[in-house]
Amino acid sequence: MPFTVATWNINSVRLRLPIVQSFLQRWQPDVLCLQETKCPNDAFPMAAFHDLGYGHVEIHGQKGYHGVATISKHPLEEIESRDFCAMGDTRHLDSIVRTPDRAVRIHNFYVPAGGDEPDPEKNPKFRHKLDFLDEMRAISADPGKADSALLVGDLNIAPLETDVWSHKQLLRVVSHTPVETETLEDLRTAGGWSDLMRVAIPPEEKIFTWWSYRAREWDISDRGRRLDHIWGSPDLEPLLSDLTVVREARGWEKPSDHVPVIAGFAFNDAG
DNA sequence: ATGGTGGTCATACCA
Repeated sequence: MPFTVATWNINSVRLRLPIVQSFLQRWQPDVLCLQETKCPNDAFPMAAFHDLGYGHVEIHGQKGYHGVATISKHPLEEIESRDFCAMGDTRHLDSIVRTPDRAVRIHNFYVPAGGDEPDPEKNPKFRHKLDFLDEMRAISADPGKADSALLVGDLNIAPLETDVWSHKQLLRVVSHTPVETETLEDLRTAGGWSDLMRVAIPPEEKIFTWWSYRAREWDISDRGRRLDHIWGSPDLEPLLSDLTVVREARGWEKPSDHVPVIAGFAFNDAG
């Protein structure tokens, strides 16, 4: 049995609890990292996760916006969250997952979307996104007391040409502008992170994890972007055994605009 | 150039 980690921007964990439950029943990941829970901590549907065998749930939420949660079958240790840009936003949760075979540090991230206008002079939200990325440079692939490290979540940037439906048409659209894609790739490589989705699926192949609510017939027009990511410390590259984008989730009842991404690792085979 | 759809919390704001 591989060790599996899923990441999913759920866009309200309370509204979408039914599809989260069926996802967990069907896929049974060891760890599920949620973003945009939009749920204060005292209103989080904790019991629903305990009932499904996820006894270790760490939440970092606020009223109305943002919010991240790390939901695990295995114990979570050294729980921390960082306040990026001193905004008080709940966008990061760091913990160590202790599996029988290996301890893995997991950074769960929800990077600011950045608004519509890709000019930091005119648009404070875009300025904030760039500042947030600058602070993300402090998060390296060093696992600390753990054996390995992962960084997962909604990074709100599609770095490669094949991470969007049309590179040319999105060059001036927030999420795919050169300043964002170059900054993200630079901080990823400088931090020692490996883009595990692209280790599993060659860069020539298009991958999307998000389709706008505003586009009708999302499946037929397929104007998606890869905004959700799974990065790992280099030691995890040879252990990566599976990478699944659960595209069908975009068609579920009352869907999120993002779909889950799941990575599997062969920890047992390593010894 | 514009508006298209959703979520939160009750009005605009955010994605």
